[in-house]
Amino acid sequence: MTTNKPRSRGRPRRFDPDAAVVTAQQLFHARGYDAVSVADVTDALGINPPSFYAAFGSKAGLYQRVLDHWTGTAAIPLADILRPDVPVAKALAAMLEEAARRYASDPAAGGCLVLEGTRCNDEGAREAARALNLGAEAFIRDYIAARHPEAADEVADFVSTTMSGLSAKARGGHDLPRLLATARLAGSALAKTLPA
Amino acid sequence: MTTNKPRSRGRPRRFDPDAAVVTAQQLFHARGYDAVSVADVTDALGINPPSFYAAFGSKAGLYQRVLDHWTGTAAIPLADILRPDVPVAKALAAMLEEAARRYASDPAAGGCLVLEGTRCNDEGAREAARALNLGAEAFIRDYIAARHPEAADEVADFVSTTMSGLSAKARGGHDLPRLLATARLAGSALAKTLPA
DNA sequence: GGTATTTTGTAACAGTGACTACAAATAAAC
DNA sequence: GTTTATTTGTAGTCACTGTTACAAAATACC
Repeated sequence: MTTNKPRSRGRPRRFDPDAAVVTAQQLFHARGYDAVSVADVTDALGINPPSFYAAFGSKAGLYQRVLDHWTGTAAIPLADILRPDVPVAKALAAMLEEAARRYASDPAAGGCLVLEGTRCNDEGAREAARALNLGAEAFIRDYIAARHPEAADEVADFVSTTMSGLSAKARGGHDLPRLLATARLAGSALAKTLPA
Repeated sequence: MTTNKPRSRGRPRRFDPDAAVVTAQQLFHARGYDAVSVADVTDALGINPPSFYAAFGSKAGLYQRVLDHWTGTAAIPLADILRPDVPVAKALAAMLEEAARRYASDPAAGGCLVLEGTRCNDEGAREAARALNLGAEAFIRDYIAARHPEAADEVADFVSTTMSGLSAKARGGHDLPRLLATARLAGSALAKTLPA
């Protein structure tokens, strides 16, 4: 159920902020935080700067809302993939493959929105993306540690590094088959390190 | 032997362009191409914009000279590491470890200058870095193909992806032990795929 | 010394970045 | 219909960005 807006007084706004967040997410994902200007966003939305700032406060504020929306819709469902009833190595391999699929799914927006966001030149936006990423990495590490405590740190780093590499390569033009093959090769390395 | 300058007429320049390239390399490596402004460079060199543009033509021109200098001094010596008398898997593992060491060597400038350059927002600089990177990847692929032609593409992609990930993680704060452990884990995966 | 040549410092240029002051416009509440 | 609250469009602000015009300064050649 979408939260009904507590009908306000005054002039009604001529655009839907939630839809605007979706549009902004596409822009940020396709070009990266730095390369998207506020003017790009307002042009895409057909609004003027004051409307933008009334709704989102700042460019970084919009980015926060994009990250929030992304978390609820486009993030890899780690809790579904990293299941307790599956061998850890197998679950992590499935996660890498899923990452490959998502990073290549939109040819106009390669890579992971969050991982790419951790590399931008605005401190606020960068730290917001980093915080999200650190949370995901901690989740992965904890999942490994539950059954392989001695290898958790190393394996978690390896998996995170591979995902960063996959995102970078997706951005650099690698298509689904290449990303998938790379993810599978990385995944096969886990079977040896983490015996079922 | 350093090429002696054909002593010119006119006012002498008050700075050494070669030394300037080294300074610029540090700046670009530490902050990335986009985040370094021409004003940053001229301030660091203690010169004014006209001197800068007389010597380098443009910001992208300086970056080209930085890349050239880097190729001759700071690039991983692939030809020395990828030797014909060593098992391919072993040589690639050594390359990954060397990458980890270099990416972590300067805490103020994490990651690979070129790999990070391939992600900047200036098309000219980005393509220059990409060209350099593609050359290195081709070298690696050819090295693998000489003895493992059927696995060359996949393994080359895996290795390149891992290096991109290592560079990203170095930039993100991973220190030498973590990068090295990740590189070794990735390297161990190669031994299985590429039997000696 | 005079002239040609090159680099210097000063001071801009045009363009773009994120962001905002302000008054007209539009709606609900009274 | 008047008031009150809110968003709108216009037109800016200010701090940068990469880059350059121009004249003074400093050297080599004659």
